[in-house]
Amino acid sequence: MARTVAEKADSLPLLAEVFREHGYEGASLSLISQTTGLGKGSLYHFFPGGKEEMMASVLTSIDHWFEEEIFHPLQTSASPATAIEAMFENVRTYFASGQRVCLVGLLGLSDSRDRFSTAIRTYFTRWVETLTVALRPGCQTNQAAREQAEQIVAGIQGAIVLARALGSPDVFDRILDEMKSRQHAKSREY
Amino acid sequence: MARTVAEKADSLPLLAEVFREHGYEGASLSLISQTTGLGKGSLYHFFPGGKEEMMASVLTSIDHWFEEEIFHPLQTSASPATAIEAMFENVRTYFASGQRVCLVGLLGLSDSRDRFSTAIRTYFTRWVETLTVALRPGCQTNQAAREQAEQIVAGIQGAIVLARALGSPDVFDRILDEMKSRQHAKSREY
DNA sequence: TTTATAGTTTACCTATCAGTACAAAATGCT
DNA sequence: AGCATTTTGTACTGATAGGTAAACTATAAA
Repeated sequence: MARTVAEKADSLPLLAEVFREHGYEGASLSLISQTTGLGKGSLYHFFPGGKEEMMASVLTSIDHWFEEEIFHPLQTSASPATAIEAMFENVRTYFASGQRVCLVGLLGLSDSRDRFSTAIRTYFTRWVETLTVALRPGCQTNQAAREQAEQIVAGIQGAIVLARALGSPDVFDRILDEMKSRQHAKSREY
Repeated sequence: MARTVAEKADSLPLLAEVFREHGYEGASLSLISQTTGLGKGSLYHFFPGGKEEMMASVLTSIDHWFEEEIFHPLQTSASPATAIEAMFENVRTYFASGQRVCLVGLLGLSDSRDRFSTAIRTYFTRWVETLTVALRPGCQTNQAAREQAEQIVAGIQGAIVLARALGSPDVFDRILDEMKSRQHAKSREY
């Protein structure tokens, strides 16, 4: 029983990577099988719900990661400005400077978005919300903080799109640096 | 002969819409056939290269649209600031406040990006380049103008991702307004 | 009115898709 | 050891994928 959970958990990162690289529809079961090293029998043993359950599990694991590494710090840090800087660096590493796609963002653009719409919505809602909390002290109004948060989250997603399209991690890094320094300047007004 | 060209041209917008909504892989031939009203035989008569040629034709037509409506004005306008504002409004309408996906951006994230990599790269390179030209007068250095251009193009793409994920055109409009007003403030420094 | 061409319909091809069934193995427990 | 459960490999299903072939219709110039 313990081994089951362990192997299922082990396969999640690989599963996530396949979905990131090929999308939901593009990730065929044979591709998944070959990437994870698990035969069809095993895959359907661990994920009786098939491909949809695989993706759902991946989304849950992504959610956990962001909750721990990004959202929680943003909400509870004694120094919001530092938490925001940490977020930028965390994100830069996580997305490999735009060489790694944001699976949730991709899913939102794709054909199968309706199937996972709540997970997608939750992910971005939570990101904007927690970032708003962290930005609040440096802003005049709640609304201003919220708009800045939207701007930043969109900036990150756009940086991924642009860097991927141009095949240039440098572009990603420049955009993130720009946003970071703008934030830094803002926090010094206080 | 004239009718052939006409009907092929007529089907391009429909074709583009199918690809936008379902992506390259998700747009099956039966879906394409049903959307355009053209049978498989007709489709392969107009596009002997199959699905790939259909997408290539769509990309070319998108390229033409952007060249005329966005890139050319940015490069030649007597008043760059006005051209930039016009770009924002054109883009807002074109992407229907984020309810319509950017096919090129989506393609860049997707599985089939390698197949159209040059078209994708050209599209974004050209956008950043021409926007840089328009931003140049309001910036200290060429590099600064270029970074601002990257920031804006990424911002637009990210606004699409975010607005789509949240199902909220308002978010798209707010992000565009923010970028527009930031640009406006900058141009008044002169 | 004949004839070449443009366009369309229909049937068919092979490959692959997600998913299922189930027996053969491993594995863990006593 | 023997037994029960978990885990896997294999072979299958029906549906659909992209693409092909050829017979057919419509058009319009010679």
